Amino acid sequence: MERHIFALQISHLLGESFSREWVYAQIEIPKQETHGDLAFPCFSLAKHYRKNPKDIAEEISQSIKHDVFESVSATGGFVNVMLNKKFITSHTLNQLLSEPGEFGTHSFGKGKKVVLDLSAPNIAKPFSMGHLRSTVIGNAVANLAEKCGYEPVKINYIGDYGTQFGKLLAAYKRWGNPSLIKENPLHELKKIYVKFHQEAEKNPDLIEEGRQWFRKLEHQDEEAVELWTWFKDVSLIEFNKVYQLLGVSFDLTRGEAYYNDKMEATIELLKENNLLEHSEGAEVVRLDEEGLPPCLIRKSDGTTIYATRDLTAAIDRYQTYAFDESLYVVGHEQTLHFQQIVHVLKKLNFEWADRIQHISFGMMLKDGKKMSTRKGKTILLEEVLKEAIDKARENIEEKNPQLENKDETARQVGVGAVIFHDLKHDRRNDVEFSLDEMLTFEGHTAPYLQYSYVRAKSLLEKGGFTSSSAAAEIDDPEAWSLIKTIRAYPEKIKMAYETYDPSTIAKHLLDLARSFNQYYAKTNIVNSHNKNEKLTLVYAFSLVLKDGLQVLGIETPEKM
RNA sequence: GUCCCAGUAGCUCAGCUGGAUAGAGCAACAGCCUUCUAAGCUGUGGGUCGGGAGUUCGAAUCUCUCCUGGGACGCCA
Repeated sequence: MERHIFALQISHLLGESFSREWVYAQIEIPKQETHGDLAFPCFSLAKHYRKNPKDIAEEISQSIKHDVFESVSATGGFVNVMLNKKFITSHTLNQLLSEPGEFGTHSFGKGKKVVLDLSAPNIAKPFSMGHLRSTVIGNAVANLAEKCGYEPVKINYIGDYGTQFGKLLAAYKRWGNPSLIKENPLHELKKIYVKFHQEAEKNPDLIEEGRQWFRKLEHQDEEAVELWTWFKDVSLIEFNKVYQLLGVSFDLTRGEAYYNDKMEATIELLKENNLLEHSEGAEVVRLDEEGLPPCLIRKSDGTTIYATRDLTAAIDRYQTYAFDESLYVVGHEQTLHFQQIVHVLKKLNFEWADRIQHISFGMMLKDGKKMSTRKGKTILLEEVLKEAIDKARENIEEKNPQLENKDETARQVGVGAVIFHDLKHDRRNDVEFSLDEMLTFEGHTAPYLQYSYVRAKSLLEKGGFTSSSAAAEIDDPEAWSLIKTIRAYPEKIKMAYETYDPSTIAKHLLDLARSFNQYYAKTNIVNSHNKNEKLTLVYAFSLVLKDGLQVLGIETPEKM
């Protein structure tokens, strides 16, 4: 609001040479708080007016006047504005308290549907740290979509098919031990899968054995299907444990195998459009015009490949949901694959192909290198979560032994720490895996945020605050930074969705909590003369922080 | 070899639609619990923003080039 007013007044002064949009975009928030709350740089105006930027800033600042501005000054070519703290404060708090559920929401997604492809673990492979990224980023993006008015549909597209299962079946036939697998399915299956790849280096025949098993599977061989079903069932049980811990649910969980009998139709469609070509014994769609390598549709042994399945799934998905956006939350190593999928769909004249976006993210690295399941270098998410929860439990015993619900709180804190550690990094960047860092509960962490929330709740309880006693007028210079951070929250939600990057929210919540903790440190709240006003602010803070954590998929204990 | 991404404090990272003195967290050191949960707060030290060139009134931010690391590049997903 204040920014629009500022832009409007400036553009009014400048006349038609500079649009209001341009002025608005120029406005920035000064790094130094002492400079002001908003600033407009006049340097680019200097050439047009053939005047010193300082003089221009001076002139503009003379004419800026509005109730939301406390003072206007010109320093070094900038027009700096201090906001009317009282006005902005009551405006912000009234807005938040009148409809707490609406704060931070937007309506630009109203009536639109966004389908998200997330998590997508491979059965018979353990749920690794890599899948954590897709799961928590996808979940947070879905929450952001909802806050922006969209209807999100979360789809967990389980990797339950492909040559790798041929390998697994071959490995099982050689070294599998049914009773051990029943005891600890993912661990055992991972073991024989890793062993397969180790042995295959010495004995390349194994690879062919794996292919044969996959072919059997594709031809509905009874033994192959039976084993495959078994592996699938035990894997899903394990995955659900992880999802329950993480607090993530899906609107649809579907395996790739679902598309087995639908892929021929896709291949037919490609043929009808004269897109399919034979090449080196395989069938491909050429993408030379797009400057991309060909998209492989059918392998030389006649079996299908993931591109075929993804194309089929995409078509099916549009028919089912008629989505406005279709987001694939998948690691950036698959960038080329999704480019190919989109272009093949375009060649099929599906106008909705452009609504598909690959929301790529960086990999979890170990010592700067990719973690590979095949080499057994994966780190199991379940183990990490367990350690985090144990650590949280230790902290509780040490810091607050009287706490009720210790187990529940430890779970919320431990799991929150792991999720936040992932989400605070820019989506696109690789993340160096560090158990120590994940188990840190100080500084830029979820426990820090949760602790800040708990502190706020404790104040509200001690001060006997109820939402009906809220007072939106507060005159406290120390509170200004906190109020501004609360006020910025809705804009951050919008930005986070537009860039599909939850880290925007993660970082903002850290700012928010820091502002609160600084306020907490230097202000007496419960025993002050204007206790109710201050508690209103504390309450507002707690609402926003909790909302933000919810968006990230992190729970907030009331006490810890 | 080609294409894509990254290189900022000892470590992990923000900042990148160009703007005023480059910021946090961790680690180190020094303080603060007779004010509300110290999982907190305050302060100190720590930087050729990978190197070089260019565009600009102004570059960590844009362009080019080189170096380094990572990823992708048809029968894995």
